[in-house]
Amino acid sequence: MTDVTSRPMRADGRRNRQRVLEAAVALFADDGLKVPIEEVAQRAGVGVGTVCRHFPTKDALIEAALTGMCEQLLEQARLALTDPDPGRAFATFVTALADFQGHHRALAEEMASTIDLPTSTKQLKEALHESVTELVERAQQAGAVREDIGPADMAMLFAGIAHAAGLAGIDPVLRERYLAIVLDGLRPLDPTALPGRPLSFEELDQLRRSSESRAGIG
Amino acid sequence: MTDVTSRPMRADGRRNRQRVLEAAVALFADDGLKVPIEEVAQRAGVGVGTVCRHFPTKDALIEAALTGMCEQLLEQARLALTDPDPGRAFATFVTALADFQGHHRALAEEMASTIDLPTSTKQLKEALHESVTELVERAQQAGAVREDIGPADMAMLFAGIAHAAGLAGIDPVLRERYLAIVLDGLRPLDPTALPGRPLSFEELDQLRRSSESRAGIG
DNA sequence: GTATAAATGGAAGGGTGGTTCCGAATATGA
DNA sequence: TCATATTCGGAACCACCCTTCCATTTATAC
Repeated sequence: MTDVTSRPMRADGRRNRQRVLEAAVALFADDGLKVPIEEVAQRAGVGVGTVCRHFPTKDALIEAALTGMCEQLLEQARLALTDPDPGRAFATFVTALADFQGHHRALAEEMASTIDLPTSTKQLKEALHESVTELVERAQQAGAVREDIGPADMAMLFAGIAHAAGLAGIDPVLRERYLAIVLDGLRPLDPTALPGRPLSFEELDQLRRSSESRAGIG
Repeated sequence: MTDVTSRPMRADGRRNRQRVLEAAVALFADDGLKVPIEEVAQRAGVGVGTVCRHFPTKDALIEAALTGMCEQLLEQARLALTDPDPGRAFATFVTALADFQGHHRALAEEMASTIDLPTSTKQLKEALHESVTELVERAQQAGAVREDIGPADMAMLFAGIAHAAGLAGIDPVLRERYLAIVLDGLRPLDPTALPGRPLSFEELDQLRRSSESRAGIG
């Protein structure tokens, strides 16, 4: 419950808060979440004290920065949902996600890790989760995505994509190929084209021995 | 060139070095590379001084721990190469890799990041790289893996797999499904089953507008 | 058993980076 | 313009952790 009686923030305070947030977003995007507060302050043209006044802890700053990104992401998910072709909607969103993450290392890191920021981002994430689930389920019903995956898989896949996007950095070619592989892998199963079943190393060893003895040694 | 004239390490020294290394491997596997040296020392039942005597820097300790893992991995790659079925060999190794990484967070972290440890692991990595390349190329020649990927893609894919394996942690079900998706995505392209082309958001917006106006508003 | 060199443990040193604090500067409302 | 509360800056503080150092202990050779 915010104190409604308190007067609005002073103009310079508001302005500086915004500058700090923008600096944080930019630096987090480029260098990840481990940039020192000092650097954020410097980029924003303020002192560390000012940063810590507006965001009392570093986590608070990170959360604020990520919230903005999640909002954009949610928007994109909802936009994608307006596509009448569910398969295409799904592919569009996943592509956008990868692209987005390629340019926002911080987001990639956060999605890719298991840290969950507490409190305020929570409902945002829930909304995002909901939209994504809908994208997936629609695509599955339309026969565009394999049936055997669920939300948990999507989370992991997205984390993987996030991570790969972060690794591929600016190189869109690699990122697109990774995406293509994952998207292809997500297509409905084609029972006529089964890949070789992986062997256990015991089986393989056995196989190797027999082929060696067949070849002879002398 | 090691100084051959120097007498062999004292027995207790050798023993402690080994204990430290084992402690490090175990802790890195469970908690990642950021565990404090202090903890490693404690687990090994020695003082920090002893750890730092055997591994003068933390990087040295990390490197020593990872080297062992890479050796195992290389062994698995070479073993897989003995499989006469190239597609299956590939799948076997990738599966083993994911499995391995699921139990070795440190390895996952290292492969998943861009840190490259200097010096001694280098040739090991080269050997590993060579074997993997061979696995991939053979599988491609056998028509079991799509043609449009190269070593750089494999590195990224493996990093993604590593990462996902780390996330999925102990849960083998999720890990296996992720793996299945990636492996399916790596199969040769089936031109008859193209997924919907992702749309740009401009295109999508246009589409949405037209469908809205078609539906009417009042 | 003794001498000697190696190994040990943990306290001290040093660097990094987040958080707190307060005198100085500044916006706001009268 | 003036009074006042808010905000600013950055030095000081603190916590964490890697590394170094040395007095003490212990293995090994004779």
